[in-house]
Amino acid sequence: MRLATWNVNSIRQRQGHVERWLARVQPDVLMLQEIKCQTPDFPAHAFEAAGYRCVVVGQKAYNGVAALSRTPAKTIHTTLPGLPADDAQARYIEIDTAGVRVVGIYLPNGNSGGEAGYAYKLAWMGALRARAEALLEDDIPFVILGDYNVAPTDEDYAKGALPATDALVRPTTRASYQALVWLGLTDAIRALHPHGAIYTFWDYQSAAWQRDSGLRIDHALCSPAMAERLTAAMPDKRERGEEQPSDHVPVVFDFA
DNA sequence: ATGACTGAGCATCTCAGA
Repeated sequence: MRLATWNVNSIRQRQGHVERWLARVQPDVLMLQEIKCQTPDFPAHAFEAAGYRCVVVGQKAYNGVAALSRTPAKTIHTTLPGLPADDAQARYIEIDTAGVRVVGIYLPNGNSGGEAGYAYKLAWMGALRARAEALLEDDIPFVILGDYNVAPTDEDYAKGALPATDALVRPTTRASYQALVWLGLTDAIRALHPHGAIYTFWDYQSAAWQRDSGLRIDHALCSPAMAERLTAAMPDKRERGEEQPSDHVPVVFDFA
């Protein structure tokens, strides 16, 4: 089983990239983030023609997530349980396919909107942890993958790529991420590649790609049963060198 | 010393991204 995640930074700008990538890499499930369109504007027909079912959680201009699946999928949630009922940000999708719960997330960045914006990030992380706890209690095999907007350790971003005060690396952010991992989840990349610079994002500015000034912020956290099945995990850096790329690359995870 | 990115949207600037 091959799962993947990709923050595409507008699906309308990246539809062709995604179509070509699906044909080349053939994932069973691809979780998309930052589709930046309303649900009816998502080019579902193009992906369906390639053999993928689409579950889309869109909103105007910002955010937006989608799940593309080759196997039949049941939609479990389109909002993160535990958030206020009036929360309107499209950042969460949970499907069940081939006996696995696959959760796609676009975790808030936390750098905009002042302290309230950062508080929203922390509240979101708290709700995600509660959701993971519930899935563990029900003994459901799952993988939570997506754009976490967290660089977990200093090894996970290039020197100078971010200030130490950035919401992606603040100690409180990292503590919350660790609290999630310490429920008993496995960071797929670090399980198979414990050390070294492995990035999933390079800023458009300051020639970050050319200088390899990147961040590792797109992750897959696996439940114990899925961690046992994990055989491969790697970002697909090739996509960052394409014409008009997203600032994130796809990250691919294989399970026996 | 200078200039230095991308996308969406009631748009020629602002907000957000990270």
